[in-house]
Amino acid sequence: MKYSVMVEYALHSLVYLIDVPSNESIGIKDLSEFQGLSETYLSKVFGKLSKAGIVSSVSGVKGGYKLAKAPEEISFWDVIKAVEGVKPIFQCQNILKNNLMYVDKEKCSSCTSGNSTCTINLVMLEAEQQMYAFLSSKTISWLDKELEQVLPKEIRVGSREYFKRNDSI
Amino acid sequence: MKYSVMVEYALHSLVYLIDVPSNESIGIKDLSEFQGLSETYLSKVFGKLSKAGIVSSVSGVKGGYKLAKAPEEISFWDVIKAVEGVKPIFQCQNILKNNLMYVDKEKCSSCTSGNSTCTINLVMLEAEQQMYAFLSSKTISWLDKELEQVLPKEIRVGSREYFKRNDSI
DNA sequence: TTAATCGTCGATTGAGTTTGTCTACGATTA
DNA sequence: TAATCGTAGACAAACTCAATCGACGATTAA
Repeated sequence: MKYSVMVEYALHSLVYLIDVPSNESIGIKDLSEFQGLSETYLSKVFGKLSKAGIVSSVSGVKGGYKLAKAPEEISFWDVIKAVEGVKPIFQCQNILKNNLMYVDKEKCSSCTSGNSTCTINLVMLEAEQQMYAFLSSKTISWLDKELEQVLPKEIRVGSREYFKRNDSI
Repeated sequence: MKYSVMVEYALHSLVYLIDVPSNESIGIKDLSEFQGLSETYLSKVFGKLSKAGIVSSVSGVKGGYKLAKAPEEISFWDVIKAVEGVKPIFQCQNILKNNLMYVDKEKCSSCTSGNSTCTINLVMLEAEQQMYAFLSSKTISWLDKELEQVLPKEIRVGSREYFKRNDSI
């Protein structure tokens, strides 16, 4: 029961994309180098973010990624969904398939009564949604503002400086 | 991001332990046979439940398990905690350890500002707790009452009958 | 007292997933 | 035309999960 590191990579990387103007982008190489991550692996993460419409890519030399939506429209949950997929947290495997008493029903007794699904399963799903609701309420732009307050100014300025491309050379 | 089947096995099995009088118990063999589960694996699950003080064991012939607490005092979350351990859902691996700008700090810039921990991490932890809060509010006795309403009577009666040991022979 | 039953523990194995690398490819720019 | 960049897929190593096996100690029935 753990989120993959992809989620971490994605969330951290997106922070650096927030201020990027729509006519610019940041390359995977810079992003991975700055954070000390595997370049090829991070590129896979961004492939998923791109497919999900969270970032858009610019190919070719000086290409890279930028946000495809306003930061207010990207929630933590969106990112997780994009990167991890949408498999439910708990899935009753119908363990009682072989239940001695109810073989013929091919379903576990506590998992199906009429049309309703497993009570245990329902509880888990509801719990899951409590988490999702919260994660959907936190957006990237919220994160940006939060970091602005919490982090020393020079750190944020510094990272912005790092990703600024010297188009003039 | 998924709970292990152990959680499912545990939750389902505990249902059958609810009505067991304190001077009786149900053996792993019966429990696994009835549900069509691996006996040895289920015994591991109960080992964990036992260590966590959720069930207590009776060893020797005609031994088995019974609830160690009142069903009102056993929540879904207690069971999950017992079976899965208490590892956090998301753990910032300090990916920016090698961060170009802040190598000397040995911590990721967005992960530590003063004494506070990573903002991203905090969000994930809070999300996690939303789920836990819900799961802590659902107890085994609640599940019992719920199943009483939702399941056909003969199913519950039948399973109780199955686990009733004929001490008289 | 002996044999069968039952919980406990640890080692091991196999499957599946996660993390990560490598390579080839197409688009873009200088 | 060559270097840079995203894209895609094959592949490999590491790790986790599910499950099995065997040895052990406790208990009960014969």
